[in-house]
Amino acid sequence: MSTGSCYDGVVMAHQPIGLVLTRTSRTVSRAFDERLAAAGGSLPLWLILLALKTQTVRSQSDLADAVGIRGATLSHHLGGMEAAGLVTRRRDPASRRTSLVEMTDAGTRLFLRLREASVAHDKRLRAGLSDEEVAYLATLLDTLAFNATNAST
Amino acid sequence: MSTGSCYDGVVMAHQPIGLVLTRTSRTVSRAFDERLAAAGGSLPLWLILLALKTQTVRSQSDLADAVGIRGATLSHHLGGMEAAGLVTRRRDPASRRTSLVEMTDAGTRLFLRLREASVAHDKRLRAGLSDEEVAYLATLLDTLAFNATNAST
DNA sequence: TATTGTTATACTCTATAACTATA
DNA sequence: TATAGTTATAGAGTATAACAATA
Repeated sequence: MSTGSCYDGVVMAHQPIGLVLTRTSRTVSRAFDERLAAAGGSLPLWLILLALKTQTVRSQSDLADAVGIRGATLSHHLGGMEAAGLVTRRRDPASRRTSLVEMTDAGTRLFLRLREASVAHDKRLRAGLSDEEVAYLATLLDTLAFNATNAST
Repeated sequence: MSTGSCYDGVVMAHQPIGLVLTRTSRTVSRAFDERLAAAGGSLPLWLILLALKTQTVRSQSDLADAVGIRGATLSHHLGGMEAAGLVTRRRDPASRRTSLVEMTDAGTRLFLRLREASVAHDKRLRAGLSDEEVAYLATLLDTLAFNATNAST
């Protein structure tokens, strides 16, 4: 499918890169969601557990920032995760306003399953691509993310 | 941020490419959504209007496939679009089961505004990248999309 | 019977606004 | 007053299942 024809007067030899990214991401995310769901999780759960495991998170605000969602949205997810026994929340004795989120054993087990799904997903994605190509792709994507939030126009 | 440390025993020098793609897409999509909303639209609306304008769509099923959503989901959007006067639906005289979706003048005007937003978005995304780099990026993304749905593992 | 599309319903993710508790 | 987090509510997008109309 070519959309070039609709962009009258605009030099657009190929598909707009934003559209390609949107479509790719939609397809890839859907496949990833299915894998995460099969492993008993979801994308927000995976991102939250990953942030808890790999970052030194000082507060829920930090955690929300790390995941890229609002504090209220994080509360929503953490509520479900706490009810499911995946994390515990307790008030920081040093400052009872902030709460300390910790992974339970069950949370760790889910994390490991989701990590496995994530690794498998990634291995699959890399098929036919060299490490150099994947690394280059990552830098190009970083540039897009930067441009989306910082570039002028 | 490096997540390499959490992938014990897995050779993963850099971030998983799936995660990079997820984060990039989230950031870029959010920026695009804002632009489309400012122009009076949304991503599904844009994709539907784009498909109507650039493809020879024979039925709503075709249109849904082109956009990548279910028929019922498309009905949902078309309902709103018809109520907003952006499209009309009439039964195909040749086969009264299928319906013909057509853009109204108002729909065309919205299409043009969204196209403008899309072009601006794309121009912004390309900042600092050569045409060759963008083209290469597109082929890499195509590979990922293919791998997500076809590659074995 | 099979197909095209619609309607009813519900789920997930996200958000804003109002609120509580703490500093 | 300002900050950390929660709760209430809502909205967008998507989906499945049941349905109606047509072939």
